[in-house]
Amino acid sequence: MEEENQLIAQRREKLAALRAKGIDPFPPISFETSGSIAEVRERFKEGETLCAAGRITAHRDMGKSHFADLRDATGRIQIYLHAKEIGADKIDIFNLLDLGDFIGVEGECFLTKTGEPTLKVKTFEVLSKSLRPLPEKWHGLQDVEARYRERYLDLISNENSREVFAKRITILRETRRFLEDRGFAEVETPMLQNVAGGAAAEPFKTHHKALGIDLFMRIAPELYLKRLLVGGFNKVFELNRNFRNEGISRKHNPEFTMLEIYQAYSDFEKMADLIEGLICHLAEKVSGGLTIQHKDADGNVTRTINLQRPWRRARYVDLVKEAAGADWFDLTAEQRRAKAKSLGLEILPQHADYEVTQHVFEKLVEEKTFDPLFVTHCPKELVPLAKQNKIDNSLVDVYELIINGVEMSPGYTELNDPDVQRQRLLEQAGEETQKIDEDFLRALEHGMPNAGGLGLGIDRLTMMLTGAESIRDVILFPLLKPKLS
RNA sequence: GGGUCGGUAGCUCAAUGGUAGAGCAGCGCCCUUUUAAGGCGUUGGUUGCGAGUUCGAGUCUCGCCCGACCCA
Repeated sequence: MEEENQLIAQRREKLAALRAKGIDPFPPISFETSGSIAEVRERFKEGETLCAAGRITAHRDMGKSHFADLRDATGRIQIYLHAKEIGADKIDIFNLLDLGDFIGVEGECFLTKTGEPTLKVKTFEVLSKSLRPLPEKWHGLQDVEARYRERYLDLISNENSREVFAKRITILRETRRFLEDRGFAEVETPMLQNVAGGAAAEPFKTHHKALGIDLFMRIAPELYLKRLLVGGFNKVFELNRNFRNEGISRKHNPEFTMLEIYQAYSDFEKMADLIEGLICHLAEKVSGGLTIQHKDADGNVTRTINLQRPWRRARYVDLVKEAAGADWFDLTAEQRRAKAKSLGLEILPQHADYEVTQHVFEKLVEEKTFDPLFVTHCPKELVPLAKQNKIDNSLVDVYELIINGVEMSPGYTELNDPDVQRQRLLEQAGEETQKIDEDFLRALEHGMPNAGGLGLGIDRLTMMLTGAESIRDVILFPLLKPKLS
């Protein structure tokens, strides 16, 4: 056991004192409440008796009168204790409690002279003792590292953090509701895969002992969802975790939540309609409207995102021309390099010509676009797994949805020609032919219906809807290096 | 991987190279409607870890750990 400080020692002394009085600090009982604390507040009516349970988060001792705050994730309610109501013995027990302890109370609703709804406690039960002190009541937990490592303390003491995660819960629930209402079936496909396909990313490697084989954590569910299209499921989605063994940043966590949707007989434009409808639905549910305001710590609006439909749709080449000049594609490759540098971009010798253009796109279009923008008809080099455009073979039929300065959702007219697919995967794999999912190609050879597909990064969407600046602020337990004393 | 910034009491934060402090929390006493309750008193420190410079290091130097932001 670690060395105890004074505060913990004092709490342990109270723990022992409770036991000496015959009180079990961790009793094996259930406590019947009148609902969550928010619900108790809703049902509050002077003279009524209600039961509530929660953590004691404040104590104002007036001598013979005690006021305390009882809190759960839904809210706070004041309780009032007096020996006249509950007896001196119960007051003695109450005096052995600390901020952070859980109790259940039964009390009569009354308003104090300042109008505060309060439960006048008739009886209470100790439900659980807390042995460590809570963060400070007024400033909460400010230390960024502590907020991630000890998220429970962040949730207890920071209202804003609770709100962000409540919104994330709403996003997940409403995404499922929206898609189920439209006839999509939620499916679960393997997270442990023999070949980590469906995206270009470094996978996590693991090992199955009994089978004696290496496996990979999935980087995308795509190739399995397409197998389901082959198998006759026409409208499916999966909403779950992907894992990528890459760097950590403000926009990247090694495990992140992705929605993928596939719809037979659809195409990228219909998928764009679908994602537009979904995100607007989520904004209504989470933010109460289609105008999203991001605010700083002082409450000043730092960014406003307008999700009013219809969302702009523009071709990749047109957006690049807007940013870099109408003659951009008439220049020679060398002239493009020079122009990109004159626009303040860092261009390295190893960048291919299409990468120079992509750099212009990322820095001058994507990072400056906050209202929704569907970028369509991208060059095929950028999106090797989508279907080529039937009029212009150098383009693919895809959209890339930009909101809040980041890629939020890609949508494809899915490639279903098994020979073309094989060729593309071979090109992508290069020497590493073990990266080709032969079982997937075999499935395609049985015939996959033409289809539209899309992905949606739930973490980035949550950032957009909550105004979070870092992906770590929308993931309950983001990955951090271990820190052991 | 590089750069910048940060790590001091349980929490939030101070501290020209010169005795490590405050507020909250805690502990004791007072107070029968308080609400960041109030009043009086008081405990609490491996200043992230380890070296070095110095009469003297939270502060300066070097290395390491963890985190934030920017860049690759």
